[in-house]
Amino acid sequence: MPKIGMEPVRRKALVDAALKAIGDHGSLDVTMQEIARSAGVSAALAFHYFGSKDQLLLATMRSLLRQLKEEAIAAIRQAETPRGKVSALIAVSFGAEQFAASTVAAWLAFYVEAQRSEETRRLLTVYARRLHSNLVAALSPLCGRLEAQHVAEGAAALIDGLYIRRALDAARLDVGEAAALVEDYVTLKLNAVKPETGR
Amino acid sequence: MPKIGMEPVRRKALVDAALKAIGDHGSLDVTMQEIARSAGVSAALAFHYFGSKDQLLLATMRSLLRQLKEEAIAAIRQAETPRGKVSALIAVSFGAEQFAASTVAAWLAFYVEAQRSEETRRLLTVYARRLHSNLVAALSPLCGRLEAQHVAEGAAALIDGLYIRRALDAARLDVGEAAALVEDYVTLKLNAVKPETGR
DNA sequence: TTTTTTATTGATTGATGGATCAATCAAAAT
DNA sequence: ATTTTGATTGATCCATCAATCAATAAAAAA
Repeated sequence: MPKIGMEPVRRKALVDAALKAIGDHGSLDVTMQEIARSAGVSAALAFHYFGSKDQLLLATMRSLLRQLKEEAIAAIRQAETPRGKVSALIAVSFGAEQFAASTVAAWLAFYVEAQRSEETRRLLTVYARRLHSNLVAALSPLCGRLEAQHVAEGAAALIDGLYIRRALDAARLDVGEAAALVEDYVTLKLNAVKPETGR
Repeated sequence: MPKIGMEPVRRKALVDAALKAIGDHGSLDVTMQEIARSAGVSAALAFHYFGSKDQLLLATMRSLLRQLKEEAIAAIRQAETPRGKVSALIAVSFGAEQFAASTVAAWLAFYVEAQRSEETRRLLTVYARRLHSNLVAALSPLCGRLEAQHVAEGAAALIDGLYIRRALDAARLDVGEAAALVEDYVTLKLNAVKPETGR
């Protein structure tokens, strides 16, 4: 059985399995046993490749962030107008995968972990900053840099808040509804400054 | 030592100690040992009065919710105008105690627990519904019931989102700034419907 | 062919922590 | 004075789980 070049394959399988387990449980209270089993290998192999549970969890988080980053880049590229870029960023946050109940639950669990783990906190901060600067970049041409900072702040908070509500009761919060709420906020703020630039 | 009528005293001490421990750790990963020690009793006594760790944690949550409820009631009573009531509700959410880093961390931890514990989820849902209905009640005279529902939805999400940002980096998010952001949202929404009713 | 390297796991360890229990002590009731 | 009840804890049990390790097997290199 032992074929060569298994490392990247196993790493990916383990990271994916970890994400699934975390999503299912809705917390980081998952055993290496469960993760490894789900990836089709022994727990010992997970330790062999990642060294510790913490490292596997961090790798899982990085994977989630990388995916989000790539989606954001693609979304921005496709949009033509600044206003379109803003909508694209919002759409990514509420995309099918990102807004899936299990993904949202995983995010929440990582936020709690951030209270304890320096590196987790750092990664989450990076994500927050990226979303913010992406929003500001798209908003600035519409209302000036200063106002863009404020609108971005509000939009980001709104997105995070809707994630929480999603985590609490996935059934009651519609995806489209959530996205519309943020869109409405942005439109409203833009109209307040430059009435002709809005929707 | 064994004086009679200790039960309520111990219960309160344990609940307070649990809240403190959870806030300090930023998660529910606290031992009964630590909680009991902080309350000045043995771990065995904590089990004697609460039966299990889960029950102690639920009692802790109920305590937090009761406090929030009372603050909200008092705030609404003191305010004269509907608009004032809305502001009062927002102010409560960002009150010194509620918005303290450790309290926010505890809330976050409970949200994660809600993925696993039915009763925790129920309690959080009750809280969410109460905030919502309080907001709607205050907003309805200003913009009609239907619009009030929407504004309340947005305001609640905004509050939750600002809590998360607070949890991630308590230093960078000012309390006044957070409250102002929500106020601004409400004012903006009200102006959009009935321009003469706003700030 | 022999040696080395990579892949892999079962078995084991060590620590942690929730939960139980028997025993103690003092106040209150009889 | 004796019994009962509430308060309290140290010691202990038991399950879980992260982490380690020695052993095995096959591919690749020498």
